This record gives sequence, C-alpha cells and structure tokens, in this order.
Amino acid sequence: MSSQRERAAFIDHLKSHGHRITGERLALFDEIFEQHRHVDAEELLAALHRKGHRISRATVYRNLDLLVACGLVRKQRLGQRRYLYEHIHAGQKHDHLVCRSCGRVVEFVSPGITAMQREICRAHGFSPDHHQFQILSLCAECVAASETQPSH
Amino acid sequence: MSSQRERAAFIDHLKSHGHRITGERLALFDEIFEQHRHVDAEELLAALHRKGHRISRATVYRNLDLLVACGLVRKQRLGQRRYLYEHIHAGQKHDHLVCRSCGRVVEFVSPGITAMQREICRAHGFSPDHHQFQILSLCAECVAASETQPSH
DNA sequence: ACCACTATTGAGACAATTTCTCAATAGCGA
DNA sequence: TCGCTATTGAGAAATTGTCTCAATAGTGGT
Ligand SMILES: [Mn+2]
Ligand SMILES: [Mn+2]
Ligand SMILES: [Zn+2]
Ligand SMILES: [Zn+2]
Repeated sequence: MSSQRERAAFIDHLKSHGHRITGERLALFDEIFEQHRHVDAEELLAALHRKGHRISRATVYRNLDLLVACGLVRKQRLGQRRYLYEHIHAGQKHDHLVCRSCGRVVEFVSPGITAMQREICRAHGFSPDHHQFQILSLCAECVAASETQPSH
Repeated sequence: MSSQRERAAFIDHLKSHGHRITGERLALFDEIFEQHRHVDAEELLAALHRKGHRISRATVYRNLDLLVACGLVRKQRLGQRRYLYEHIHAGQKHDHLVCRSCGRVVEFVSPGITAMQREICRAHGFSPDHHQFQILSLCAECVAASETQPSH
C-alpha cells in the first residue's frame, strides 16, 4: 500500500513522544488511510467494527486527535455539524468549495489563491504554512432551486 | 443610529413575507446591530435579558435565522464550536482569518482573492455571489507557543 | 376600540455530537 | 516475566441547537 511512509511516520511520532503503539491506533490509521473521501468519526468507528475490531468511540476520537497532531490527518467542518477527517498524503494539500445548502464538497488546487492566502497570512502575522481554506457558496443545483422557489 | 436603513429593511421584509412585527424581533435586531463583533446566540440572549427583555432561547435562534434569510446578518462557524453572528452594513462584506489554536479572528478585505474565489466558484458551477471565505491558520502567538513547547 | 384568527413565543424536553470519568487492560522498559 | 502506567471501553456528561405545544399577542376586519 502507498501509505507505508505515513504509517512509519506515525509510529515514529508515537515512539518519539513516548506514546504506545497499540492495536487500536494502527487499526484506525489503516482505516483512515484506506478511505479516500471525507469521513466522520462515526463512520470510521462503524467500519472498524465491521472489520471485527473491538474499539470504542472515545478511542476513535482520541486517536483522531493524535493523527491530526502528527500532521497525518486533517480535521475540519465542511458545512456539516460533524467534523470530517481525511488523511494527508505526502503533505499534498487542497482546498474546499462547500455548498452551504446541500453540503456538496468540491476539492480544488489553485496556486494563485494559495499564494494570495499566504500573503494575507503574512500580512496579519499568521503562519503561512498551516493554513486551511474554505469557500462556502451555493452549488449550481441549489442556486437553481432557490431561483425556482424564491426564498421561503 | 446608523442602522435605520437596515431596521426599515427588516420591517419591510417581515411585512412583505406576512410575518409579524414583534417586540422580540425588534429587540433582537437592535441588539445585534449594537454589537460590533462576532457574537453567539447565547451572548445575545444574555445581553437581552440584562436589558430587561423577556425573550427565550428558542426565539433568539428562530429570529437569527430570519435575519440571516433577510441578508441582514451573517451566520458562520469561525473555528469555534458555536455559530457566530454578525450584522451586515449596507452589504459590505469581508473575509476571515481564524486562528485554529486560540480562536482569534482577523477580518480582511482582499479584492484580489475575491476575484480568484469568484473564478473558482464559476469554474465549478458554484454561485460567485454567495461565497464566504475563511482561512484557518495559526496566529503569531500560537506559532511562537508551539515552537517553544513542540506539539503537546 | 374590540374581536377573532393564527403566527409567535416560552419553557423545557429532546437530539446530535463530542468529551469526560474511572476501573480494567495491555504496552513497554527493566 | 514483572510492574508501572498509558491507554482503553462503556457509559455518563457536556455542549449546542432544534422541537413541541399550550399560552400569548400581533393583525386585519368590524
Ligand atoms: Mn478534502
Ligand atoms: Mn466578521
Ligand atoms: Zn448544493
Ligand atoms: Zn492563536
């Protein structure tokens, strides 16, 4: 699998921080690196249970935070109530376009906008490296729907 | 006060949609147009109670949604768990830089980035008009703190 | 000004999601 | 292998927003 490097980085991080390498942690790592979409904690928990792992909800939440701290996972709200998680491959990043009405999410990469957000971060003393970027708008379908039935 | 125009627009909106003009609605309007920062529903409720209004939590939430529907108020998550609200003056818009660690929020206006997000919206069939834009990063203080005490 | 109609409100129950508690378990260094 | 203690599991608790429904109060018509 192509997440060997990240798996090793996770184990290194655990060791170097005096954390233990537990079955639950590795199972969660494997699960989220198998998922190629935005998943929430509940989905990960269910998937792990389906595969026969006995792991609790609290452990999933706790170790997701750990993966985020390692920089291996992104945790974000994308319009929904729940936090969504996605693994990060080799530091590649992308940004999100979120429909505020139906929740649809589109990923995009825009070097131009990345450069500009870096500049804005710098101008205000924020880290240009740890940014995350969202555009909340309305997708074509939802715009069409709202034009058919003007407001409510 | 400088929110006369918006207050009138609110009342017009209520009338034209067959909604009633209630004391609670006007009190909430006045309160949020007095606040010049991002406030959550709980803060608005407390402020109203402090001023002697008897208004319930449910009414605050319901009528905040109404103000959002009128386009007089913005409702957004800015890194925090709660929704934050801010009134809109004469359609002026700005975007937000949010510290993911301490929650600090900086407002900015960047014509360049606005043009680019418009372009990205258009490229993906999203409405270029209803966008909202956030950069989540780390403020200078939090970057300094995390460098002193590497991770947790 | 008064009435009747019904939209709106208040109080608290409820729902959804995440965090906390603490006794039991299981990594890990010696 | 042993002992220490970080981690886990199960469920309670916390947090935040929504829903319910009887009581209240705007509104249009008289
Ligand atoms: Mn993504
Ligand atoms: Mn703002
Ligand atoms: Zn949509
Ligand atoms: Zn900060």
